[in-house]
Amino acid sequence: MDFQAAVGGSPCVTCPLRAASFCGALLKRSDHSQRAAGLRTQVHEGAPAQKSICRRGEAIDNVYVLCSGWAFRFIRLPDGRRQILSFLLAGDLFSAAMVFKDTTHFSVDSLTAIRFIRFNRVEIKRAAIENPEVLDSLTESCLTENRDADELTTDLGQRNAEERIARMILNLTDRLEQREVIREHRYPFPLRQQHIADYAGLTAVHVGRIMGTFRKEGILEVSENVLTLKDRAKLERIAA
Amino acid sequence: MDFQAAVGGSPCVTCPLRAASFCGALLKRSDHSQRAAGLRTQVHEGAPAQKSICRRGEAIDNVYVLCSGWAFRFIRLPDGRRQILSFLLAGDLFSAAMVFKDTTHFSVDSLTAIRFIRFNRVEIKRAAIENPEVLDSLTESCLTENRDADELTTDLGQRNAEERIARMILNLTDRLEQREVIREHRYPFPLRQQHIADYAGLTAVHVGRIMGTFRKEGILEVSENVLTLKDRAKLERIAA
DNA sequence: CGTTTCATTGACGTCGGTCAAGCGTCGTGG
DNA sequence: CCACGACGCTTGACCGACGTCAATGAAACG
Repeated sequence: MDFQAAVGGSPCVTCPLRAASFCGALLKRSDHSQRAAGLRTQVHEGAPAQKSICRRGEAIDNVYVLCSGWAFRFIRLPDGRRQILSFLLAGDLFSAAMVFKDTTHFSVDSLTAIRFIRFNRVEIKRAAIENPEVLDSLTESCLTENRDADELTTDLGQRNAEERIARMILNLTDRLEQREVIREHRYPFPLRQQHIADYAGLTAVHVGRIMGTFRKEGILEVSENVLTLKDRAKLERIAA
Repeated sequence: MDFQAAVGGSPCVTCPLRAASFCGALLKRSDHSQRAAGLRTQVHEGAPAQKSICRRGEAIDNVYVLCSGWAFRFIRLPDGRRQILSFLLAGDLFSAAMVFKDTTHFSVDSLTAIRFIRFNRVEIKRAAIENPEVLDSLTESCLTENRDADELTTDLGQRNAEERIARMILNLTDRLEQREVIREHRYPFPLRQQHIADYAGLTAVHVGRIMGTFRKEGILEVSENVLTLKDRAKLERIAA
């Protein structure tokens, strides 16, 4: 296991931060302007797949931004049930809440092997106060999180299994398109059916059934951790 | 209909803003310090029950704070389904999103007759930048909204009908307790079963059944728009 | 090569939805 | 004063979407 050696403490060379997110304002800057903004203590790190990155209620004084790989935010209930709140892709700030509070109401696990940056919370906070551009992108993040959460709430409260899964896949597809990782309607898809189930409020078995019908109807296919979207129009019609 | 005359343009005399919310920092100030913060154009208004206060996607340059009565935030789907995202009580900022964007992703309807204040968005925004106390309470609101949305998501995704309704009622009870409007475990409860249903992702009929079992088990009772909480411990056990 | 993980499928069970009837409480108007 | 309809709550019969349990097989892995 020389994973730690491979992705351990070495700096992140190519952060694929093309997304117009929090990082747009913060990380596309040169090292010089980052330092000018008072962001001296970035720490670049890596983690293997299926690892807990941070846990609900634990005090941390870092703000996390994902550089590569997939992760997800979730809440676990005492009896083991798990609600996945969002999937995190390269360039995503884990949550704007991390900038303003030292504990979070959610946990984050890696899905694939990931690389991420930790900023010092206090420094980011100061940078936000001193630099309107940073504050803007931060409030933007926060508002987007709010809107996304309200939309997921609506999906879970009002839509059936087909609609929820269709919308989840379209959501991921759109976000990956912005990151330019889609080739020929195919993209890496590391989710197990259990992840989809925990996001959509279903069981893995039922997710399997729905994915089966999608496959039979020539809408999409998942194999070898790659999703092929064959008929986006039909999927959009289902998502309504 | 002299409603307009009764609650029309006259200023709000007793804003019951004891909640530690956005208003804590903003509205408990004296008129003088509000003016000092640049908040010249507050408009106090009223609306009868069941009225649309603002609509998804419409441009508005005001920030709304509820002074009295009940309202709710919701998203309506094209086919008429409605997801209620939150209930608004006296002292609540409709949403922090209103401060930073001129359109919202949700609509707001009054539930009872209400009174509310409109602030000028640009002025609030400026006040937030100039006054750290205001900015703090604003980010606090935003984070609370985020956490509440994630918790509702978890309720809808992972919990059954009984649990959802129990948690909704406990949530409302706690918030009304902070506002000191509860007397002898009784408080005004203007919700129809359809509202509860649209919040909890259920049908009104099924909500009626659950409320029936709660009544038969001596947990709570609703009549004449008043809720009587008879056995909070039992309700908490159901909410798990 | 055993072991584990995951997707698939079938049989069956249940939670919550649908449809519909009955009933009490309003508010309105004759 | 009563008649009327609108509205909301309750209840029952029935149905369907989704969950549960279990078996099978393919792929991943040490």
